[in-house]
Amino acid sequence: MDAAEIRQFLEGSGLRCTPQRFAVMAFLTEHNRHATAAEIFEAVNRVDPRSSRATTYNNLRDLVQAGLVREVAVEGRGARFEAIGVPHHHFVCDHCGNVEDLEWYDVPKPAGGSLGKRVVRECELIFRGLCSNCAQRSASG
Amino acid sequence: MDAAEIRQFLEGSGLRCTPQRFAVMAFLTEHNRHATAAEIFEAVNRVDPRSSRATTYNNLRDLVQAGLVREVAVEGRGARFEAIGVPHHHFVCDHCGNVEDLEWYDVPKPAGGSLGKRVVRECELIFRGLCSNCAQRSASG
DNA sequence: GAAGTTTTTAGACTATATCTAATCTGAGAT
DNA sequence: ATCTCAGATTAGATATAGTCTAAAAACTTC
Ligand SMILES: [Mn+2]
Ligand SMILES: [Mn+2]
Ligand SMILES: [Zn+2]
Ligand SMILES: [Zn+2]
Repeated sequence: MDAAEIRQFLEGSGLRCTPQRFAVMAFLTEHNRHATAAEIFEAVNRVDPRSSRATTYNNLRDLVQAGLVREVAVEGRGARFEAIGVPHHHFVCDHCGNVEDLEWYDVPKPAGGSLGKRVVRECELIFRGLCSNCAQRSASG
Repeated sequence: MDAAEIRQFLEGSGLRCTPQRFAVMAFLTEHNRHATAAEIFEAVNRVDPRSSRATTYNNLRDLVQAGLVREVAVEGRGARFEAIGVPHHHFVCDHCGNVEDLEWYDVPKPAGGSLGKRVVRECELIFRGLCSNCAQRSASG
């Protein structure tokens, strides 16, 4: 995604394309690695213009509300964010904590009736275990 | 699960059955509601013996390591815990944040090859949307 | 370019979790 | 029964994550 597209995305969602907001969105589209707010704050502050911590949090909140960014549900201390792109599932490594993308495939919904009156908007599938690196290391260790 | 069973579970996992640790485990087995550490701390301190905050966190960590308790992956501030019982999936309400259990059913694994060298230990399926209460309220509102 | 709105900012504040070092407890050894 | 000592608990300090405030800056509209 290039700069013009990011600008269009933001303005199409009713958000001004400020340099700070653009920087957050650009970082998330360039680096698909489920970054924490702290990592994003640090990354956007390595380039001008700088962004305060509050603004980084504010912009992440705005981008999530606008549906351009998703907060990934993982246990642990800091929330993690990713730009919404193609649908996919997640793999979380027990050992190193890395969150990796898995190719999307359809997941069966719960059997009729067991949902009751609930209204489903989306589903998220998370696998846990050892990532490639950690699996190899523990096999050879 | 009664007191004797909890004691057996703890000792079978190499954990002493201290009053504080027992109280955490008993609360989680009695109340299946994905409690935060703060809620657990408060609950075990409504009955004797009392437990410090550090001990509540220590015991939750020990119980998770021993495989008797699971930290549920949800976005938001505080980690949530549940006693490991029968397998199930989760439903998280967009509006009120409640985490509810859904009946278990098998989820297809990723297609061969797309996992690479990763080793899968478990999978978790999370649905999001409106819970029964919030769905009714928003329909009639 | 004046007026009004949104955004940014530094730093205070709140919430959540971990660490530290002293003390206590209890199960096995004697 | 008493000793012993690893394991457990404690209060409080510290660390980390996130939110709030009030003032200034940036932008939009007139
Ligand atoms: Mn992802
Ligand atoms: Mn559950
Ligand atoms: Zn790993
Ligand atoms: Zn609800």
